[in-house]
Amino acid sequence: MSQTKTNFDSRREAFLDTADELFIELGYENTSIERLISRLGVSKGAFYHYFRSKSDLLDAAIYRLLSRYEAKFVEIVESDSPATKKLQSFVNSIFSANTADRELATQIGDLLLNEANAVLMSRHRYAASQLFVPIFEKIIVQGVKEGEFNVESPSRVARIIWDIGQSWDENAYRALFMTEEAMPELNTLLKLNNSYTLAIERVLGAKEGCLCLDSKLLEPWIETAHLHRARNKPNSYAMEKTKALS
Amino acid sequence: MSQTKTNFDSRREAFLDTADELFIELGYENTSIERLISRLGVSKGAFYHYFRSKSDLLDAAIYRLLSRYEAKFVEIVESDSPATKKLQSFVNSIFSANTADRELATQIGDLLLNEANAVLMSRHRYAASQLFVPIFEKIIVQGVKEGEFNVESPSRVARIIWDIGQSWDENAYRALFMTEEAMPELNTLLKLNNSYTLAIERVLGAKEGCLCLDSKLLEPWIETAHLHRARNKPNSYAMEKTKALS
DNA sequence: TCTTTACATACCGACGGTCGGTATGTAAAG
DNA sequence: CTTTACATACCGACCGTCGGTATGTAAAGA
Repeated sequence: MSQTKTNFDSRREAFLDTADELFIELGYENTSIERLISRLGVSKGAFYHYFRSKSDLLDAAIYRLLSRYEAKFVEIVESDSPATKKLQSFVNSIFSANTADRELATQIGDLLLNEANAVLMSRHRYAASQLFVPIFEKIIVQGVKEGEFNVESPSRVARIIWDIGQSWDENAYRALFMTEEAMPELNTLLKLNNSYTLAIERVLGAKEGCLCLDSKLLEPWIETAHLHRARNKPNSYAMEKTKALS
Repeated sequence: MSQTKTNFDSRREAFLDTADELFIELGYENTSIERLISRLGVSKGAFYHYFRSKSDLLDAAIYRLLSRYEAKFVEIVESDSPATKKLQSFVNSIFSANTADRELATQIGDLLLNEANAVLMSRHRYAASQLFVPIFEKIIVQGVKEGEFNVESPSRVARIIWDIGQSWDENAYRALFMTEEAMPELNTLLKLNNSYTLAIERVLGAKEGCLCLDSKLLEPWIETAHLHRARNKPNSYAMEKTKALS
């Protein structure tokens, strides 16, 4: 029983691994079931044995992706630090990534900004907020108790801060990797981050500068961005979009 | 020449009118060209005479939608009022809608939150921000000159404020119209709006309360929401999503 | 001035190919 | 003898293409 269950799960993982590859390469919409199974060398029946639909595959992929991050964030929240420190850790943990993680992050970024992943993105946004906003709320409640934050509704502010964070992500990614933007410079990125940290501090009613970022963490991202730009063709979706409303 | 051009445009408008209907009824992805042309009583050739692709139709529909709003917002920005007043007008103009406009807004809301419109939504978000962020920036620059706002980078803050506004929209819509949420009460909506106006004031470095909202404008929305909920079936997309990560 | 030629516009409907999904197997494992 | 783990064949919906036609309309020639 548990043996078969394990086998079942590991076969599913194999599908998910290949799906991740293809979603990054082609985008969710452009990834056909046929292509997926042909890369795996299995039949359509096999796929529909493990997944009820293409949409089910997407949900599983998103769930797996989010699970990987959840543990890390819960760990920060349940640690024994002041709220401001937790917030700092949270933000820094996003920027402090080794080379491999940065590669992965650029891929996920590509994935989220590719129009062929609009459905993926929408589900991911929703699921991520469901998962992380309550975690954020805990930090805020703690910060208010400690007298560092000043908000009247932690839950609503958590939502707002989270959405500011989404905006931050998106704009940092655009500045770094979108080929229409000018080649990214450290200074640009620093200013962008300062704007966002300041905004978040203000919304939290926290002391200015309390959410300080280690600026040394940004330098490797510039490198990664230059590599990424050299390697990739212009993002055809973005090109198309800028033309769309001409 | 100009005659034929006019005819061409008016024929296109007819396609767009029907497309709007169908996008609201079924969603973009579920609207097939066949269905569109059968409702219009024309052939496929006719459609592809006026539009290069289904995607082209979507762009045209979005462009038309945004154009309708642009004029109104430009008018506010170019009026002769202090920046805080302009911001108030901007926000109030969204909430002060007559019955028909509220109907339209709920439809657009349905449209934006329906997964079958994920691509539509992603393009709409992008195009809207391209259009409106620069307008917002002007207000902020003015507010800084008038000593009412305190920001170091109007352009970046404009982007942040705009994204907070997107978050506001989405959450207000959810509170009002998503059937999983509790039946909307005036007080809930008031609190939500206060949280967002406060957040925006803080990010702008403006005086607390300067972005005051006319709370009387909210009451009709509650009514519209109750009507909408009575009329519509549960939003199947949202239901699906909540199950997705069970 | 009248007609013919040449080309543009507006539209028709059949068809190809792709894709998500289903129905029906079947061989091995338990 | 049933359940699991696949394989194969097929369906229907869909987008976009293509060869065609009907209706102009503007310029060239008689």
